[in-house]
Amino acid sequence: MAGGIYNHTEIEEKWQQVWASLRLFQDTQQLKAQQKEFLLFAFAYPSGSGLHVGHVESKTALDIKARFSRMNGKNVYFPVGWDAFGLPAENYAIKTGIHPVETTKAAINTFRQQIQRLGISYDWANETATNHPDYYRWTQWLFLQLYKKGLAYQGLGMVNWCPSCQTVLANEQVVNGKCERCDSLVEQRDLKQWYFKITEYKDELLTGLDDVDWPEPTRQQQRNWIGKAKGLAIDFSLEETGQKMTVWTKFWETVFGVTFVVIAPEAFNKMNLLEKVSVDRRAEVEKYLETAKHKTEEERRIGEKDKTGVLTGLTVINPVNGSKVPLFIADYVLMGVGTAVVMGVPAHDERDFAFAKKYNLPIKQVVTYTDQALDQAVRNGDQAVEAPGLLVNSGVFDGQEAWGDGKQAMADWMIKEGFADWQTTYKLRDWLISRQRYWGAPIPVVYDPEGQPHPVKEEHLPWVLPVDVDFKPTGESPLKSSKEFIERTERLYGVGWRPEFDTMDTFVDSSWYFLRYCDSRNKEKFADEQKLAHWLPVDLYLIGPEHIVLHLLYSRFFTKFLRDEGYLKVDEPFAKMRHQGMILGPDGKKMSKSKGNVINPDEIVEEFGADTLRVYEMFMGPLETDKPWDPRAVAGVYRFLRRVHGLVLDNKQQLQHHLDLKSSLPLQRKLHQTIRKATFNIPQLKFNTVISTMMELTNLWEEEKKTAGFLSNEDLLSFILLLAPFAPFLTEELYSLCFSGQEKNDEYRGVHVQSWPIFDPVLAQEENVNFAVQVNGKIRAQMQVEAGQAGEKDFVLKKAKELAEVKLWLEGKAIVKEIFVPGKIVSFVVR
RNA sequence: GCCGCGAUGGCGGAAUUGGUAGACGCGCGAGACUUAAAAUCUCGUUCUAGCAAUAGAGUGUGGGUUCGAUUCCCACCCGCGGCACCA
Repeated sequence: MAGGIYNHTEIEEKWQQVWASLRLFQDTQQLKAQQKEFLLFAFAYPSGSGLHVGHVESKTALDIKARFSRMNGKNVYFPVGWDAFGLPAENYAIKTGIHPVETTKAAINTFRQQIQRLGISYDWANETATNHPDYYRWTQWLFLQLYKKGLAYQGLGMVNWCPSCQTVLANEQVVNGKCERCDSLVEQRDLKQWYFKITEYKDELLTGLDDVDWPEPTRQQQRNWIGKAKGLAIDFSLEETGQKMTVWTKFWETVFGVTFVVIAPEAFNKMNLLEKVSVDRRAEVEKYLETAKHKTEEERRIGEKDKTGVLTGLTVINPVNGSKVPLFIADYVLMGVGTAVVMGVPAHDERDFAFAKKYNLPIKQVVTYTDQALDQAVRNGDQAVEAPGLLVNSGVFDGQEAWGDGKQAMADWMIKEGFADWQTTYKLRDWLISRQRYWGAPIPVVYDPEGQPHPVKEEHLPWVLPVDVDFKPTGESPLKSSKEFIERTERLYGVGWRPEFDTMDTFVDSSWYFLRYCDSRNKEKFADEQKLAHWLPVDLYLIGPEHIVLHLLYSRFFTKFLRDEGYLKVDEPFAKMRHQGMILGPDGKKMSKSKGNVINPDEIVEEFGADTLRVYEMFMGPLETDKPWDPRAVAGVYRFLRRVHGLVLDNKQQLQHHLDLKSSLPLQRKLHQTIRKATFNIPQLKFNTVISTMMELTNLWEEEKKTAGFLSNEDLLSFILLLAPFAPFLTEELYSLCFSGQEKNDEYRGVHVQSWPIFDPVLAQEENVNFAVQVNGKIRAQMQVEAGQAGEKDFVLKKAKELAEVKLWLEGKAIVKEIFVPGKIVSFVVR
């Protein structure tokens, strides 16, 4: 072959070194006049097992975007960093005794090498890691700012406790009553913990979703998580004391059907109602309250079908009709939803029905249904029905539509009468950030000898994580074992003072990193205001769907808070977001060591090179879908790159022999079509179709070559530039061989700082346009029309009718309708 | 149960968003080169019938709108993800 063989290893190792010594695309944080583009990849946890093929997909996708944007003259910032605190390193330390500082460092080094080997054009000069004191001093600073504004507070309450991880978990980290990380059953414990008051921003966290370019399902999921629901708070009253007993409901039109009222155990305690319970019932009520308190999440879940509760003996008065109904305590009523008091309407609510059956309570129908059998079932108390119907047994509202007009009328009436008002409830809870773990940022709080908390002074930041710590889990925070930590606290704050021994949830670290990226080496501030104003918001955030709820919500909360503090000018941190799918094993299942279907990117790089790995992963399918790995298709991509290598070098040789070589017309046309496709599809992250078009081009090139058809010097350059973002090593090699822009001691002039080629719409146009001719909706013929005449309706229709195949179908029929779509189709409707 | 997503050849996927379904790649079949194999190259490859031209069917299922539907509407089936005693 003309240009020798494609030695990917040699080429890639060579250029990796050249780029590194040139410091290509490093130190790119400076403000420039050009349009900025801030590209962000989800903060990665540097796990001990190294880079995964899934990482390669999203990093490559953003890298292509970064390179494309640079070639189009944008000032691109593409930083990298590590979400380096966290449980795996600590658990490993417990097992092996090796300090997390060591393992984390080693893991980061591995990741860095692997990523550099892939040719990802990250700005390593601004690399950050959350476990560095330079980083976490600002995590702690953020805590202090929240504390000052009362948005970081200490609360006593029931918390989720994982007995295996020996730590508290956020509600979000409990999955099906089990620990997200280790699958142990989660228990409830009463502990004093630090919270961030994210609920302060609940409404804005909701409305802000309207202003961002995110996938709609993601926004919907955030909305669901915040869980805003409008309902009516109706003031029932306690007969014994006259106290208000406000219930909350979305189905207030059934209020005439109330036969009992249920209160959550916690709400019952809060109202101090135990003393009002008669002596003979008190023991039983107390016992119920006590067991409810210690139920685990799992027990509550199992209890779903079997609703437990206890009769208080107290009586509640329904304001709409003065009827007196019993008050129950039951843990199926959740604290924090509405008023934590529920009206029991067993005829029209499944849960109330189950409860009424169990405790033998009356069932009162207040909605009738046209379906006779259904209506009978409700009347007999055999079934609860939650469906639209007509109101009955509801005083003046009888005959009005439940779920319709009657609903509105009833609300208006109750509000006017003064015993009800609108009340909105949210699912979103404050964010519990205390963790009884070692490998995290210490919470910057100290306690005076009386046990009162005080913030650590800002001049004492970073409030350094002590090193003399025993990791062994004891159920208490590992930091308690550090002598240095306590001595430091006493030295700085006085004898008898103690530090907070808990560390922060690692979500705190990883939910503001994009802000630090804007000015990652700043010693005075978390970031300079000017730089923040310049780089924010993030222009494109590529993130896995697993981070949709928590990380995004927290990041948005911090952004809004810091904006209110005057540090930021943006309301939303991530202007545009897209998700990458998962790369599955060749068996179509999620990759896992136990299934033995894990593909190691290092092996692919070794065998086929980083360019092949990159192009293959981009070629697999749409970025956002899950895609199985196909080992054989990798080889197909390798063949493509090898063919490119051969074609370009062959073409170069032709150019040397024929200095004024012009491109063959079909090849030139295809080239311009390819530029057009790439120019439009790369910004949309539709890489798979761009690659297939480039493959079509090389197929044609191969074909043209047989008849001495080649690309001109200029067109050959365009082709190499097109491929450059996808296969940076190979294209750099080809560029240097064909266009040798490399001169020693000179500025870098390689392929990656060239301008993106511009397509010529005239050159991209086909000579002839193909029309399909339909008769009664079926294609009966194909027809070529010169491009210039493809828009002329009469001409094209006439020509179509003259076709022999068409005549056959039109013969003896009357044409009822003629449809003409320029450049596409001609359609006759005949009878 | 609720919310969301998806379904196209043997496989991964294309289809300018109502205009020629199956681009590109993989696999498979046949052939060339070779002592042979690998590699490479050429041709073919949705299904059915036919030597063929061609005809018919076809984008999860059943209906609908339209000259024309993978695309829009209605009802369902299956798979995946999230939430779930939320009143």
